[in-house]
Amino acid sequence: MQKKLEKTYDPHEIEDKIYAFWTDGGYFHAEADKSKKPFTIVMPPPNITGQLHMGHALDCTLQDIIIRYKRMQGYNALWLPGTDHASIATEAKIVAALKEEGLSKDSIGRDEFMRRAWKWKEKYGGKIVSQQKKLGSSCDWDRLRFTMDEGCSAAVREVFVNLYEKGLIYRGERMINWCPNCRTSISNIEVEYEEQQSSFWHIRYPFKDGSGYIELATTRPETLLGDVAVAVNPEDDRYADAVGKTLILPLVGREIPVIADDYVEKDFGTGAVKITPAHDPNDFEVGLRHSLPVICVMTEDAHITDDYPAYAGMDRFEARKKIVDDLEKQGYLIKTEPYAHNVGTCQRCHTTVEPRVSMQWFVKMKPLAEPAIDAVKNGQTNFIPERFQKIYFHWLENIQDWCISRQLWWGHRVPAWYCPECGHITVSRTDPDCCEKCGCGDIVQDEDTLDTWFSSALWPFSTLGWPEHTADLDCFYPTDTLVTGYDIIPFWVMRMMFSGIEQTGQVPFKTVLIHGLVRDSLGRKMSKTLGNGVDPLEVIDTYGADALRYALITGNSPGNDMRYLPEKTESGRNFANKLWNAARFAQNYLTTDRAQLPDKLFTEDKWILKQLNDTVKEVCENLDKYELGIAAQKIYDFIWDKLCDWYIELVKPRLFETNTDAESNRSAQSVLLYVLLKTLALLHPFMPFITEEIWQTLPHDGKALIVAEYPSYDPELDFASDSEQMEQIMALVRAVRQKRTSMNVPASRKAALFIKTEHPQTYLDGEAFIMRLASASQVSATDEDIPTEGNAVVITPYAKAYIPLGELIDKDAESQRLQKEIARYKQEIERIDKKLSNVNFVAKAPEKVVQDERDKRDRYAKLLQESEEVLKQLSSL
RNA sequence: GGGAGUUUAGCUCAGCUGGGAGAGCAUCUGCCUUACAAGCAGAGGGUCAUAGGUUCGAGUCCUAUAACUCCCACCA
Repeated sequence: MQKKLEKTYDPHEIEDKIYAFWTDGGYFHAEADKSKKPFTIVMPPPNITGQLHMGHALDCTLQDIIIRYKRMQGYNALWLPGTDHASIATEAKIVAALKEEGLSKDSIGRDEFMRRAWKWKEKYGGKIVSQQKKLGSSCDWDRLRFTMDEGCSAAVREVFVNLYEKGLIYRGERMINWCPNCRTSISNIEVEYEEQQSSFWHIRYPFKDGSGYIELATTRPETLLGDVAVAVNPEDDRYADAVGKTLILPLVGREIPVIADDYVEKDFGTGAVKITPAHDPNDFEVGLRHSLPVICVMTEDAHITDDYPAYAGMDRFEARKKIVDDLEKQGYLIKTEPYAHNVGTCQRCHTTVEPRVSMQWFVKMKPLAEPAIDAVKNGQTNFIPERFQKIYFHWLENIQDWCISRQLWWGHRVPAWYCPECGHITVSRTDPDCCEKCGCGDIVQDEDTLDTWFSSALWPFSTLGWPEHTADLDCFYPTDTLVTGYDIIPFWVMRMMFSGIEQTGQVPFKTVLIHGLVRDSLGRKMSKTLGNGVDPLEVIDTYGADALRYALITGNSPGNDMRYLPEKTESGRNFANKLWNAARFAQNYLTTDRAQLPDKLFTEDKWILKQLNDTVKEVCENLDKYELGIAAQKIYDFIWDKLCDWYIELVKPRLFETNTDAESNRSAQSVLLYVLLKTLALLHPFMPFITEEIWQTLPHDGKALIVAEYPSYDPELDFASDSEQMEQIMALVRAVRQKRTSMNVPASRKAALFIKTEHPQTYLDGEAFIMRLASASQVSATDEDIPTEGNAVVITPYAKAYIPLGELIDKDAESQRLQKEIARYKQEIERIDKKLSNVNFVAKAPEKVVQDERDKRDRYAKLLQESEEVLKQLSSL
């Protein structure tokens, strides 16, 4: 299937074609097979409402690199994809869509709502999947899962009942965070705090007996309607007499006591706090301690209830204004101070949350958290970078019970049924017909659904067939690596950990690879409101998926946020093109289909093979340590600097000469092909499309690069001394080029080159290279002195070369340059001498370090001596 | 209030377990050299935030300080 490559790399057609080639070949699919070592990644399921953004692109790229690497290493590699029903986010979208039609949840009813939600899921749920494919994600699409599919739902049901039976799930009336817009409870971690400018209102609460008043301050005057006490610190002398007395609540007229409680800080505000158990979590606790009533003054959507006619039906902020107004009119308002404080908002819609007492389901967290902490402490699961385990520990060690019920319809319905006769709650794995206690048949199921994260928490095993004992579960669980952003450690990683340990007895994954956020070029978070988001699909369209992948994983370190700069992708695109052209060049001269190394290797062959081999070794080490960016950078350097800038230039003479020396020509072809194929394999996990495409056009064994063997270090290819020779020639070439450039001599103007060296043969062997690469018209090398009159002199640590450019030399400029160099050499030698004369250094530093310094000194000394000589000659002219 | 991260070239950032700083982009010079101008060959540019300490040796380890960022808690 060989064919010619186009002049510039055009990712468009190729990427789609290659992706189809992979899926047609079934290369992404993994079967449970215990004869092969498994390697498993479960994909963090994106929301079905979601669009692919840069964060996903990064996340997917990291996972794809790892899974492709493992697959090529011969593992039974499974990357399991899926999507999340995202209850609250999806429900909000559907509610919004209904609203456009003039409908509401209540008007269409639960069944119709669910029908529409599923339709929505069918319509949009596949979108993100197709976007991920554009990136090149090699997941096993045959196994695509959904958090609300049958299997995942069965797992949710099993876990709920299991935890209920163990007493780890309970139902209770508690203070929870309520979003008046989403009209549901949300868990503590779904509350985001924002600093807001507000006021601190000082209000007087008069004593009933007319003996004055207590001044207190509040940021939420509207909750005054629900006040049931005023609290002071028991140690506070100012209020010692007041405790036990009765106050009249302004505007309402309710009689409320003054109580003493440690919760109140003497030094803050006025030292007196109004207590509203129904609308503040701290006040709720105080209320419990003092057996105070709980008076709720707001409806589910945060409007004042009908119990307060003056404010009934008013939104909480409207009521706030009116109440402050009324307090002022009636003389209760003492003063208003500007005040900045943090306000809790709903993660989803950023509406200010309202603390609210209500009946909810909770998971008791303490017993679950402890084994999850231990599993990381004893190394069963590791975080990369390690510092993120601190975040993990912090959350688990300070964990509160998890409110899991949501007053939503889209999600897993709470599997609890209530008996109207005896009040018993039947919690069951299968839908019950009657109350398990009294047999009453009129039981009704709980209306609520579960927090989305309850099902996500089971993802690593629910997707593999749990609670059934499937072959998949047996083979692929526990999974190996979880890749995700640090922002969802508490939402997801932590919950998967304790759920996995509790339900399967094993940690769900061995390694957690944490990455940072992708920010815009100014370092801001990408967001819809700012409109600064960069669409990965547009980037792919412009530069290609490989270029984007390259840009996302290089130039940043694990766990750190990164800025997305288009130039980075551009440089990735250029790199792809560079590789493309290297392959195109090779293809022009390849007549062989032999990728085995020939028996006779030339110096430059050995040099590139050693370079390749060293790169392979380092890249594998980096990949094993999840240092993907470093690995990619090393491959880039190898391809660009070593392969393209040097090796291809070095073998050109051999490739061009087909008649004079057929053997040399053939071996050059074989080595070039060998190196190219290895290089493509090495780069494949990072830039899968272009590497597969090129590989397919070159002679190769096997069907596809995606399943070819990943290169590994080969001690046979460690040609140290030949490499050294090559490096010496290269050093000379560089020095000559530098000299010529400094004298403004164009490459087209060839000149003879006389080399004086202790090893003339090295340079005579390299004659062809030197002629081509250093613009030499002829090359001679000797170990005898050469007359230098009128020549430009080039010095390397291994040789001295003369270029007869006569009058072209600018004597003054040359002399200046030499003096500058001499100064530098002197400085270096001085530095090294200082070091070497230090007895402690020679005695304590490792031998190799000392020897390196000595060698370095010798080299500089030689350079210095030569340069000084040249300078002398120059000035004697 | 607690914790974490960052501070390295003009810009964006690498730099693994300490052995004298790198890349991409940008800048300057010269090149259409039969793969690539998305390219080639060169060049310039850094008291590695500051102050101490450990060490023969510190961008790298320790302490303190400053600035910026983030997370958590939150006194009504």
